[in-house]
Amino acid sequence: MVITRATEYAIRTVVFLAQQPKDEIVLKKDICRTQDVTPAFLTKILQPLIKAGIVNSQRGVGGGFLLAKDPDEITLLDIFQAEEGQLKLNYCLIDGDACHRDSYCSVHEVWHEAQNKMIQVLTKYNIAELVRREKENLKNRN
Amino acid sequence: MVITRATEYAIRTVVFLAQQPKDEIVLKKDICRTQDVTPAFLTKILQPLIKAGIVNSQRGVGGGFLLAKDPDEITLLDIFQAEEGQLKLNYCLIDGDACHRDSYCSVHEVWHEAQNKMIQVLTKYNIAELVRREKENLKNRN
DNA sequence: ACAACGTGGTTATCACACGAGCAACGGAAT
DNA sequence: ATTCCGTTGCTCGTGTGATAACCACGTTGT
Repeated sequence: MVITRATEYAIRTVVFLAQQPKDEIVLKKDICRTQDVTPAFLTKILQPLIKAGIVNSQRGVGGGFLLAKDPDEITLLDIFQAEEGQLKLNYCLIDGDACHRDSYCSVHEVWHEAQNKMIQVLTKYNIAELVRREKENLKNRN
Repeated sequence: MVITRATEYAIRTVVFLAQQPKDEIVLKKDICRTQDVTPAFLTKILQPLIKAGIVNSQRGVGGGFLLAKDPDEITLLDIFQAEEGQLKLNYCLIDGDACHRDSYCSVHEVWHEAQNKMIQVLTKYNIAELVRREKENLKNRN
């Protein structure tokens, strides 16, 4: 019952990319240096983000990574699902593969509610908002 | 990001115990038969519930298990925490062991909010309520 | 053209921890 | 002695976190 490191790093990465000037291409090693991830692991983490259309990549000299969408169109849920797939709190919540206790089990409904609440929170915040808040937080520290 | 089978079975077990006449002692094998769990695994699952003061056990002839509290004093969160320990969505949410990005990281706040929402849902429902609902659901099926 | 170089992409592999489950033995109550 | 539960240790499979080798592509200099 805990998110993976991959998801954590993926979020950091996207936030970092959003903090760069728009359309600026960022080197992998720059992401690694600033976000405390190893290049090999980051490579693995970035692929799902690219496949999900959140990040674009560019090969060759001068290549690197950049956001594929506006930061205010990327939610935390998008990143989470890119890395971990559909969010589900219990196996009985997978669509189609309903357990046979489904029709009467009252706990099922509770998992559903808890899961929806989580999804709601993760959808509420987009990356633009998070960047704005982080800036605010850093200002208030000094 | 999914609850363990142990937690699932533990909840089933407590709900089942709550459905029995008050203070009735239930045999392990009867729990197994009705809840689709093997005795060996159930043994493992019951221990945390006993240590958490949710279930009582009685050895010897005529022994078995029964609830240690009123069903309306047992929440889903109690059972969850008995089996899985403190609920946490990310490592950075463990008290005391704060990550160094804590003071400015805006994602941290989001995890906190999501986690609180989940805890809120799991606290809202006690076992008595779930038993009542299940009865209702079964009635409506026919 | 084309070769060299600098990037990311793909795939295989590894150690380790954890989840899920099993079984044997020990201990208490009757 | 019997019938229960309690404790412990084990297996086995899967997923996480991480590394590395090699491949494919773009750019740039000649």
